[in-house]
Amino acid sequence: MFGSLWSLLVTESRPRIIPEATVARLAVYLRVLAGLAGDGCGHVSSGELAAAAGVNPAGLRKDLSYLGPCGVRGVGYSVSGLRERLTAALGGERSRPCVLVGIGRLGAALADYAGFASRGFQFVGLLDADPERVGDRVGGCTVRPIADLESVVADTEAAIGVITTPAEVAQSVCDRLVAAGVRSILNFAPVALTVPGGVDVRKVDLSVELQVLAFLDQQRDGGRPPVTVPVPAALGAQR
Amino acid sequence: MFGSLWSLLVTESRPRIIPEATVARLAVYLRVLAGLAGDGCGHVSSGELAAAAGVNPAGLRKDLSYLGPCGVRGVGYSVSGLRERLTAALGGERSRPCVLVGIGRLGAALADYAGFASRGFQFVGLLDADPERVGDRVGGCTVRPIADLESVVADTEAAIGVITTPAEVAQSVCDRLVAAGVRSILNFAPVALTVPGGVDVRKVDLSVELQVLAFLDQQRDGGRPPVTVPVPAALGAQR
DNA sequence: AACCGCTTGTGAACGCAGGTACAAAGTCGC
DNA sequence: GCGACTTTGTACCTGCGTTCACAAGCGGTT
Repeated sequence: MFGSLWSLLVTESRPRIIPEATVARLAVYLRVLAGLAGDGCGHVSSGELAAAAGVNPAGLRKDLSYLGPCGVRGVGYSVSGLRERLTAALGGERSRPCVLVGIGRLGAALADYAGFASRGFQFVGLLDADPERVGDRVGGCTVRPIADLESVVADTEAAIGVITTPAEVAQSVCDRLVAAGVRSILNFAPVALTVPGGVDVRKVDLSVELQVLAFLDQQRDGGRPPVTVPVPAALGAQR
Repeated sequence: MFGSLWSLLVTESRPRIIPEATVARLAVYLRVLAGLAGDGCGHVSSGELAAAAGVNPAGLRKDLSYLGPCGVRGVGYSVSGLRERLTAALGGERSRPCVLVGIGRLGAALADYAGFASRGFQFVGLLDADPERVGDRVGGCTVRPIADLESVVADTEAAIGVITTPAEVAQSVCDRLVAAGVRSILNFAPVALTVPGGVDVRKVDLSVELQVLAFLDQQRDGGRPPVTVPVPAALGAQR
């Protein structure tokens, strides 16, 4: 509807609108490139990159085309050039302050996960409701009481909030984060958060992942014979 | 290939083939229902469930329709009845043995995450390459050396493998799991695993999630107004 | 017993993502 | 300098997922 009109206006100034699925893959490409940069190779073809990233070569080229032409025909993509292009598209290399609420086992694991820091995500605030945990040092940061949420967000200008609390309190924590100015939330609690417009939420639901695998597993070998496999003649998959 | 032939046979006995996206949501509905079962209410409407799960009511009804008619028109869905239906569809309540490779902070967090056990997923094998960690007890299970991988999988008949190792060794661990008989893998390592046909892999990439949020954040405030928000009159919904 | 309102279940349209195939373009070899 | 090969970038198509809208069905009420 307005999409076509929009693109007319935007095509020149801004490259294009990038689908969210593509953005997620761009991040993957960037990491693959980081591994490749160590090697001497100065160029990669879409086929090589796609194989390393586990996607279709044509899809990869389409993804990259959202950034405008960034390869050389007949040669491939410059590793360093593409890295710069991707980092720029994904928001630069500037350090992005994050606050993490709920320092349980999962929260602690995320707090000192090296993969975040290397991509510019830095946890500048760790918050927990349990007085026992307050004062602990996790991943180079000290756990503070949940009451400090608003001041921590304000002081650090954190734009991203990560919620690893129990499900019951996730919504209230979310509300406080949003009120404090956080506009991007990564939610590990198994609830659907409701947020006002202009706030982005991404949900990671670990038990759902396992449940999907269990379903696929069950679906694969049908009725799952109770003891040993009798192989009852033909009919293959009964249910 | 055989898919079409399959559906021909199955169409009558079993409703249909269930899309993977739907399966993921069914798991969510099941958890929401578990919370509702505590309350006295015997019935829920699609609207209530959808609101709690954060989805569209019509989509929820379509999802449930894959299980055949399971609601009563004019009333809604029986909470207990729907729970049974969903648990059956998702593979019953039987305990599903899982092995977890890589007992770092993240692995340890997953190993004693209560949300898994309550849904029937039980970690019967914890494996790590670090001799320092071998022998530790995490979540009611003892960490064993990675060399025991094959025997652990064989003894416990584990059907699901979870990989929380560093990226460099994830593929070799994956290969060994598959060779040992594991056919469902949940991968937290930031690499694309290649597996033979008949094996399902689901990937959880935490830094990609953050990176997508960072992109949306940057995209939202475009040129990033340096100091205060000007609020440029109308323009209503920007995106 | 019949009506009314509410809720389910489903058919159709829309939009989006992924895959295929081909044309444009640039480099390497001769 | 020219031709052939390689690789990108893109247009088209197909299939999936999601949403809208409506008919069918059931309970409560009079």
